[in-house]
Amino acid sequence: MLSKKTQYAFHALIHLAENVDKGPILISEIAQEKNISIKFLENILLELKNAGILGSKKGKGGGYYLMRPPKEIALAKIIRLLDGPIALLPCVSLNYYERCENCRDEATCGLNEVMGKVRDSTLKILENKSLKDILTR
Amino acid sequence: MLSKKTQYAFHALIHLAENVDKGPILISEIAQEKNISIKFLENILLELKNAGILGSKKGKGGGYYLMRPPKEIALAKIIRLLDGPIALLPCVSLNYYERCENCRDEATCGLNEVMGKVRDSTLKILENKSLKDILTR
DNA sequence: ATAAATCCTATAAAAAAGATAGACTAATTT
DNA sequence: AAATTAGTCTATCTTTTTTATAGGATTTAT
Repeated sequence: MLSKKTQYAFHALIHLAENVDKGPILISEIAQEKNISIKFLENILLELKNAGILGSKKGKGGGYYLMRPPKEIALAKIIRLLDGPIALLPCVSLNYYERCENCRDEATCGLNEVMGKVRDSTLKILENKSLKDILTR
Repeated sequence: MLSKKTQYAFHALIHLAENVDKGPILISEIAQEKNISIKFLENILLELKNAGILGSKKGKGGGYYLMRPPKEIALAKIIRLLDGPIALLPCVSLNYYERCENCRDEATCGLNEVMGKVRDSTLKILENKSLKDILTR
């Protein structure tokens, strides 16, 4: 399961995407609208900003905004940033690979093979679906 | 990511499946073979037993064994038993559903829709692949 | 009886997740 | 220039989950 952090990030990004025309959006507005602890959300938005996904403006009229059009922000990127690996096992992770310590040889391990397929089918969706694809219909 | 518990369970089940002809297998043998803490593994095997996946025999000549042929044990079942939900969000989980508290309406939530697709593609593999499919090639 | 093995429950230690606090910086308004 | 607004940064705290261990109870074979 995705952590609350990642779930909140998605909902916040959705709100930002649905209000791109309104300039910078307040943290407090997102928190209220999406029912998220404001202080926790603060940290999340900051992390998204430091990763280049969001921009911000201080002072009156300030807030957060998307740095790119929603269509260009892949869901996989958000998950990896806040939650880490998408794969079910370290030994099949593309971005956070770790050797398996319980099997003799990954090349002949059937678990490795199947979990690799799960990873592929998941990534096929998450790499190709963007923020634009998860907006309210 | 799958928890260590679930990862260990898979490796233990693989060992049991690869030695079905040898009668009951000792916890200690599995632990040594797969490099798993024996006491931790004990708990895991017990849980698999209580779920009806494994059988056991006490005393000399005892140990654990599979209750069904490897082909009939779906990977999804093991994961759900030890790790809980397979879905990435509670609101798209078939077995552990919980209402989303951050969106207005799941029926129009785009995140819900996409994550439902991820769940489907993952389950298509994990429900149809069995213990037999993850044995060493 | 004895030894071998699982059964069971409790607890502890470590790590991760979730949440909060408060002082600081920057931009805007008056 | 002062006051206000809003994000920045870092630290800490609490709770939950994960991982692991301990030890006595029970069952079975010899």
